[in-house]
Amino acid sequence: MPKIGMEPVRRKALVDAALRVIGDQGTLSVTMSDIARTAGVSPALAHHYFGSKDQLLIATIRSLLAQLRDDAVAALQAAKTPRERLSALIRVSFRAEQFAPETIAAWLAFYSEAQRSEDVRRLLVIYARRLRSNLLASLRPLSTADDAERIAEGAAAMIDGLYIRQSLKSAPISIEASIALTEDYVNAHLRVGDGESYPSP
Amino acid sequence: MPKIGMEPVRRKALVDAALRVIGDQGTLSVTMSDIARTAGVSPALAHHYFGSKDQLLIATIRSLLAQLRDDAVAALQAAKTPRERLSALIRVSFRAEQFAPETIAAWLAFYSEAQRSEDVRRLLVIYARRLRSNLLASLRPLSTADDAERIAEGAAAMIDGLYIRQSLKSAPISIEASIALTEDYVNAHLRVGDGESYPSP
DNA sequence: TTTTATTGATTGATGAGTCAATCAAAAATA
DNA sequence: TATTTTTGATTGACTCATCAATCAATAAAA
Repeated sequence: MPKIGMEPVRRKALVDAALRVIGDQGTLSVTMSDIARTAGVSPALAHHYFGSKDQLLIATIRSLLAQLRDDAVAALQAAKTPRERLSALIRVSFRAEQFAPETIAAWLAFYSEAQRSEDVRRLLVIYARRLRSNLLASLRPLSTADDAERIAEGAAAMIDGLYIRQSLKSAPISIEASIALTEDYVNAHLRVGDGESYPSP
Repeated sequence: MPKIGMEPVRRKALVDAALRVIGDQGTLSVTMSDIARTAGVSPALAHHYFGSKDQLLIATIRSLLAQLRDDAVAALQAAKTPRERLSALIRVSFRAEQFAPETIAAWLAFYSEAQRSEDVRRLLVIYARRLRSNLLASLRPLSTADDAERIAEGAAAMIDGLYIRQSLKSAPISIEASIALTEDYVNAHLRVGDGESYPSP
């Protein structure tokens, strides 16, 4: 069995497994055994490569964040105008995989963990800041600086809120409806803030 | 010591203690010992009255929900017009105590638990439904049925989103700013939806 | 042979839940 | 009223299960 150069392979497998198990169980209180079993290795090996459960968890969040960032970068590059970039950001936030119940459950678990772990908190703050600054950059050419701040804040809140509401799975909103709600929000506020006048229909 | 009629007193003390400990530690993974100590009794007594940790947790969420409902009822009674009731609902959601870090941490923990426990999920769904239907009732006299649904959905999401964003404690938004953002949202949409025409300033 | 990969077995800590025993108020009885 | 019985309140001590972390041993490359 022991082939050389297994470390990166195993690390990735364990991180992916961790995300899956956390998503399935909806908590960070999963056992190293669960994760290792899902990754197809022994619990001891997980400790060997990550040192501790905490480290593995941190690596898992990092990986989720990195993926999100890459998605955003790709989406932003494809968009040309500020307004298009704005829509791209909204769409990325509601990507199908992000909307999967397991992904939402995992995010929720991370948010909860952030109340205890400074490391986790710091990582999530990075996500929040990035979303905010991305939105802001797209909004600034479209409105006053003040309005841009407000709209970015509101849009970010709405995105996170639609997200968390999915987690209860009662009257789940579709991806399209979520996008539409957020788009409506920015549209309405860009219109209102636009030179203090309301365009006629 | 043993006076008669201690049961309701102890139950309340334990539920209150549970909420405090959960809020402080930001997780439901608190020990019965922690809770019991905070309530000033032995862990065995907590089991005696609640049977299991789960039961105590359920009772705790129930208590939080009941308090929230009472607040909403009181606020709604004080408001006369639909528009006033709408603002009252928004204000209640951002009440100072609801905005306290420990309360937010507790809510987050409950949401996370809802991924695992059907009982907890059911309770949180009740909260979500209530907020939605309260918003809807206030919105219906103010717009078309379709718009009312949309705005209620959006406002609820924004409220929850502003809430969860507080939990990261980076760039915390003030209560007033949160209320203002939500009010702006409903204002903008009530305006736009109002007979398909945009009023001039 | 040295290094890397891998695991089974073990340990130590923690925490939920149980239980038998104690204590004191209240109710019943003398 | 005084004494006994009953019952609710309460806990210390214990059990049992779980889990993170460790380690010594094995196997296969290099």
